[in-house]
Amino acid sequence: MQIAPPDFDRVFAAFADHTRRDIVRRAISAEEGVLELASHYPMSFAAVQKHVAVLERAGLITKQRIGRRRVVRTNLEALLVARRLLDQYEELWRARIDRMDELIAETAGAIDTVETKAKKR
Amino acid sequence: MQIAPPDFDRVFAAFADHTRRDIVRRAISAEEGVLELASHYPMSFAAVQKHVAVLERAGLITKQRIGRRRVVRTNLEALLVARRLLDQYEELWRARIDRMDELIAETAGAIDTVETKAKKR
DNA sequence: CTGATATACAACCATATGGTTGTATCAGTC
DNA sequence: GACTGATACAACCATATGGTTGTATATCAG
Repeated sequence: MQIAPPDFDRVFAAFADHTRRDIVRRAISAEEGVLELASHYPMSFAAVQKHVAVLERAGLITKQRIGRRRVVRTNLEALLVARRLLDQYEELWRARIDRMDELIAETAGAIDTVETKAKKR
Repeated sequence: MQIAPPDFDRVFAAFADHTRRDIVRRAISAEEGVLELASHYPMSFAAVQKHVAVLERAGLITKQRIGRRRVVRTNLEALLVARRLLDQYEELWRARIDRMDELIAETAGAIDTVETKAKKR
């Protein structure tokens, strides 16, 4: 059994906004509540709060109650999940290059075996 | 001089859709035109074409004219640009952990030096 | 030139997104 | 209990997004 497939749509969508990326960055090291976070951006508190909510839904941050504040911290796991997907693409890329290299090696060994091309469309 | 800052908004937004991620994946290895790509998805050709356009604007894919087709291939560089950003977050994370470790080490060495806490809010 | 193939693009529609203001809740302080 | 600080949430608006259909352009085959 799986623990729910990572919701890439939400994660990447969350990253697709400058303000939200900055919140993620700050929330890695800082110990700020939503109001403190909001003070860094040229928009209303409510707007920032909505961004935080988006990040939370994407699993990229969590909030921890401390006194009357809710301290925002980023969730490394979610970051890694996104990174891993990009890594996979990169692997696919390398694999393709490798295959091409092989092909070239073969072809160099026996140039006439080529029955490639000619597949009319 | 820089070659234009990578547009993270566009790149991550482009990734925030299942169909587009799949197109990126296919376009790594396949040599498909837009119509061929479209055949894999349960939507109109025009819809797929729009997805391809989004990916193209984000720099994630390029199109190369071959005969009457436009073969879609993904652009490794753009993938790496996105991955690098996530890497940076990870580094920030590690740096923070390191700082915390240092702090703990110091504290363990001279427990009384602690004048931490107490910063009332 | 004609016709079929592959692509592009505009117009349109429904829903999502990013911002606003205003009101409600909830935890501490007096 | 009453007041203030920190957060949440609803309603609203403008614009963006993801889909549709329809029309236009460009390339290759006859």
